[in-house]
Amino acid sequence: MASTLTALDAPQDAAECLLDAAEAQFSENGFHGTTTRAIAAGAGVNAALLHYYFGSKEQLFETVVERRAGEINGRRRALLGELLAQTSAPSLEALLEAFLRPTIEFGHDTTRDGQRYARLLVHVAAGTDERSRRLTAQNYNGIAQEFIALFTGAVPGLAQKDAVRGYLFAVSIALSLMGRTGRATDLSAGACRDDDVNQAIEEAKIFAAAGIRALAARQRDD
Amino acid sequence: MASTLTALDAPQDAAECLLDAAEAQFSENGFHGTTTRAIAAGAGVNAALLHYYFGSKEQLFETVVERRAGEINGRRRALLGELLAQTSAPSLEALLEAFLRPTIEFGHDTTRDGQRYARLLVHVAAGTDERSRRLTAQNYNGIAQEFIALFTGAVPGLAQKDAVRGYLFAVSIALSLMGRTGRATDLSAGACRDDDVNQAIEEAKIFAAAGIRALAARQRDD
DNA sequence: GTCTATATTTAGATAGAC
DNA sequence: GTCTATCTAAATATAGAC
Repeated sequence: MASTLTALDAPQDAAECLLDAAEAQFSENGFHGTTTRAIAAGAGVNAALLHYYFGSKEQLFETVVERRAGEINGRRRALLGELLAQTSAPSLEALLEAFLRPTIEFGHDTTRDGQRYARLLVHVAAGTDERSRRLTAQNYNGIAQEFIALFTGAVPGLAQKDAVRGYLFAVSIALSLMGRTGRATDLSAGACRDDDVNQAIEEAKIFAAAGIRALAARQRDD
Repeated sequence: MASTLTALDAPQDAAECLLDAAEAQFSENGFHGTTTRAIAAGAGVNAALLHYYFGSKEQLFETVVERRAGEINGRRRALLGELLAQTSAPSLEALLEAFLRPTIEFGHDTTRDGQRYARLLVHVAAGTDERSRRLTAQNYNGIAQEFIALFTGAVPGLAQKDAVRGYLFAVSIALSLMGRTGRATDLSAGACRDDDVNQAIEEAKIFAAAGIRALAARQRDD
């Protein structure tokens, strides 16, 4: 259960084991569906250590979310930096690539258990409860504003409100791919694979870029 | 708390009160975050009656989901019937209208508490746990196949797998609007309102139609 | 059909030894 | 830092009177 996402392959201490086990449990059953005892058992440590290190189940949950959000947004900003080093006026497709790839790729990362956090992120980003909304705002509103501003620069005539709408639609598309529930495969009798990450990213980019451009085109007509 | 969505304004019996209260509670906190006592209290009935009428919390949850799914899909099929009575070859936009309006409108229906079920549907349709996937398949795979087939008929060159992908992307967009978390308003400093249902439906239609057509266009290039 | 009372289990959290 | 033991509260569910 070593997590090579945050650390080297050094032996994990109890706190790190708890974080990884918590991520696995929370991603399957959500906050309320997960028990602190199950987390401790999954981590192979004593149940009392959870409170020793994190104080409460609530704080553990928030720590799990923040750990991976920092990583995903770090990758996004790294890709964005490379892009802006090449051109000062990146295309919408290139921006969507930098935005979508880290999350969708994360969800398809089997060797490093990225799938676990991907599903947790679906819980948080799609959730409508107070905690989900707060954590989404805290961890993702900053990166959202950065990309929304770049969208408006990349698409002539794209109004601020349409950039926001398009951004949120793009997020929801990414979330639907990250969950990997197998529904696409079911509905297409196997033709639409859930496990081809490059195919998924490509289709999300094509769909979202066309959608955002269409919102801008309508705006110009008003 | 009368529900005029399923019945007339007749006085509700205990079972119906429980269904309505359960819908409200489940939509806020999900399955595990909701207690049977809170449901009974919200319904104003004795806690033992929940088990008398529904057997278990699990069966109550499934009944709540099925009740509204039948209603939403009924509206979709009614709109679809009107559409197909007018033309044998409806446009993609007209199909998306028939598909999206019932759900998104439901989420914006304040007077009839549709918002409650809208959020519950977000839980179920966006959830990755076993129960969510099973209930989604049971209640929505039928209507999904109907619309996917119509999409392929409406867009020349749209492959089956791209129709499935486009359908699921459209669903995820609708879900993001149904939740009404206020994030669009936050990110746009008020410019992008969360409460204008016709605006939301229009933007979802424009975005999804352009996205699906773009998938078809790429398919032809392969 | 509706109630009270309660059985049974399990939850999150803590005290205190080591 | 880690353990055992346990507190306190709350959960789902049921038995049985009315």
